[in-house]
Amino acid sequence: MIPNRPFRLRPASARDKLLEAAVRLVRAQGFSATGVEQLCAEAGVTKGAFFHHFASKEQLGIAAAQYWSTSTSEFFASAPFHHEAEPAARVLGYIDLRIALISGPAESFSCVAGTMLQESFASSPAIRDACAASIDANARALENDIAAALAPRGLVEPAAASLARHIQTVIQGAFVTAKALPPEAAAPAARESLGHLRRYLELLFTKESADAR
Amino acid sequence: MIPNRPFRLRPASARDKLLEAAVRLVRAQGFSATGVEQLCAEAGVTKGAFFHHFASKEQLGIAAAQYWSTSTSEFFASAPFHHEAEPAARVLGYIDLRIALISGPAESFSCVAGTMLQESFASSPAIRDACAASIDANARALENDIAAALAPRGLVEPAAASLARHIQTVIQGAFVTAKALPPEAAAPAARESLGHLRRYLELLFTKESADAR
DNA sequence: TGACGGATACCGACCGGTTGGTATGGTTTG
DNA sequence: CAAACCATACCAACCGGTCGGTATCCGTCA
Repeated sequence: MIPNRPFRLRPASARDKLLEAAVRLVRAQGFSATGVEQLCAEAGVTKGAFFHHFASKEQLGIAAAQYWSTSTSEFFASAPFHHEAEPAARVLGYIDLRIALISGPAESFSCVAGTMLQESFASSPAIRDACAASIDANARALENDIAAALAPRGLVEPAAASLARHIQTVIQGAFVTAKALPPEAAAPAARESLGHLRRYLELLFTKESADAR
Repeated sequence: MIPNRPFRLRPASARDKLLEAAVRLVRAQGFSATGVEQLCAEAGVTKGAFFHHFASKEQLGIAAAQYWSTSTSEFFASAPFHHEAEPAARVLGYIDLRIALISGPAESFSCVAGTMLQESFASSPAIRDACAASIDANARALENDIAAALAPRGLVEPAAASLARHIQTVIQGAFVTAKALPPEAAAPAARESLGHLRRYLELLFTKESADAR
């Protein structure tokens, strides 16, 4: 059985190449500013291939958001910070990893989901939902560790879910404001904001059971 | 002098009406998704008027960003929180005001500069710079109060400028992630993130001179 | 084994509507 | 009157999407 499956080294179907191209171009230019022909050129594919795999540009947008979501989820799920013993260390390890991932110009570390979300939250509910799911997944992946880190301190006010969403909020905000700076200054500024976020978490985690408000 | 200036109630030159329309539509749909004709329709003006006042759609984008920048700057400059005695109270007063401004659906409280920045930071340097100037102005307006609030605590690590930018980062991030939620949940979630930011500032301002790291 | 067939993947010329932009003429205002 | 202001008609380019056609793989059956 299973006859000689030939070497399919980098077959990289047109579909995959288009999704990769979409990630690059959307990061740099946004979704609606990126044309179908430009997508094809970047992917080294023709328009025929595009509409063979995607019924419309919007469908590609949805697929790109899902592709992005699974890629990033798998990456963070398999990151080493999960092996930390203390929940608080795992949360801070996540932040440190995100900080470490920020380098180069803004378009090389920004988030596809956040970018597309902002553009199409009114024009395309389907894309909007796909992007929202991506961000939501990132937040949910942190909830348990955050709850475990907060519980022994007797903190009740910052709920774990709320704090998890706040972390994603700061990350998204860092990507936005980074785009306001010259390329060399973008990454350092984004890292600095995540540093503030890290300090906030440290303060929360090390605080005694006084309980906020 | 000053002859009988007739009641110019809502003369609202076509230019102003177009800028107002741009603010509304860009907030809801983004810049490149908003067409010139749609802009004119929203403003109750024809295309002739549009291109009489603006040489191109991009020029309108620049003007809209500047219009937004001066509007918001003036608004915050004249806000009552400046009369607080303590610098820390002024900073927290700013945050409280921003929280109070968040209500309704996302498109009614989001930031024009942040939205346009994300779309056009690659395609149009001119728009990008105008948006960046707006965000930068908001950050700079806080620097003095932040520095004054930090100094007596003996804190050196979170520089005032860095913290001022971080505040804008969280605000922008809150606008982005708010768009991932259903309209009723958008404003509460955004307020919650600013609440986390407020708590961070409180912790910084009330900390003894131990100095972070 | 090789001829057939159908399914999948892909190509690239073409189309029709939309869009940013223009030309021109009329109206208001100082 | 002249200049600023605005309306209407129009245009050329672009862009998402279509369509007929080709290439290649794979299972089937004689």
